[in-house]
Amino acid sequence: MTAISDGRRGDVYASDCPTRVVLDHVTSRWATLVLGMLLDGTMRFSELRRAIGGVSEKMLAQTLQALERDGLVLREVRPVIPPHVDYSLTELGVQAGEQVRGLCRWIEDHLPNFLHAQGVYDSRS
Amino acid sequence: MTAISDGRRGDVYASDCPTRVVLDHVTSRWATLVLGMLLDGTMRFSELRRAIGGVSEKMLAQTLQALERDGLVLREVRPVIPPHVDYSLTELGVQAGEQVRGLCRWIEDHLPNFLHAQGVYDSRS
DNA sequence: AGTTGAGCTAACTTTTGGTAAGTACCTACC
DNA sequence: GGTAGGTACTTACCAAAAGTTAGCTCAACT
Repeated sequence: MTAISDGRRGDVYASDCPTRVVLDHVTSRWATLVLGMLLDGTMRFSELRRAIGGVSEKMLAQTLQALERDGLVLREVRPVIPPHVDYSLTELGVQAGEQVRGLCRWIEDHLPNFLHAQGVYDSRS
Repeated sequence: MTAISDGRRGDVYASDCPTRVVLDHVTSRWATLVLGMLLDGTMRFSELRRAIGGVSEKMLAQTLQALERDGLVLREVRPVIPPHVDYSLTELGVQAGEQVRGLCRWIEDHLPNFLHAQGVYDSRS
């Protein structure tokens, strides 16, 4: 089949398939961390900002917008002053979050392996 | 604990933890596709290039080098003419590949959901 | 009155990614 | 025998994306 989005299944190996866009969003640097973090419950914008080391406000806002558009994150504004915005995962987002958190945990668990491999590689070149 | 790489576990939520580098490599646009593809067996450079729609030679080479350095991909050169280079997954690479392929498959299976969510979002803005 | 905090957005800079070409060697074709 | 094509890259260049900085509004706190 071709990579047409006719309501059937996608193919990430086809360059023109819309799954590529979603894959890029979900696997983007900050999205993996956001999805993993929101798995533990609803959070506010600045809570997320503090929890995820190194994100700028711009990138966090951008990431959250992309995830919201893809239907993974729910954004709820409380029209109070000062502004209060809650972010949580949708049903779809929970599924995505579990996958990426699994990956993150696996990487964390195998850090020594990576460090060792990098050392060996670098000493050869 | 801090994000020091003293041989223990990492923390992807700390900006200075070396797991961040590995996470970035594994979740980079082309690495997810390379890892998923090599799960089916050893492949040559240009086989990969043809199998993964849209990769440039530069990016494929760069991606493979990063994955090799992290100990996920094994590169074997056969000193013949014309050049012949085989790429395969290490034991570590197989584990990573299974995780990212799971993610890819999940995205492919839920494409209609994403397309629908995007449509709803765009019609509101 | 000045600072802080919330949640952004716009302007600007740096980094990354993509395109195109070059390299070295051999094979097959016309 | 000159040309085209295949293999596995590397290098130079440019556009697109990511990242940094500053600014914004409104209110509370000092």
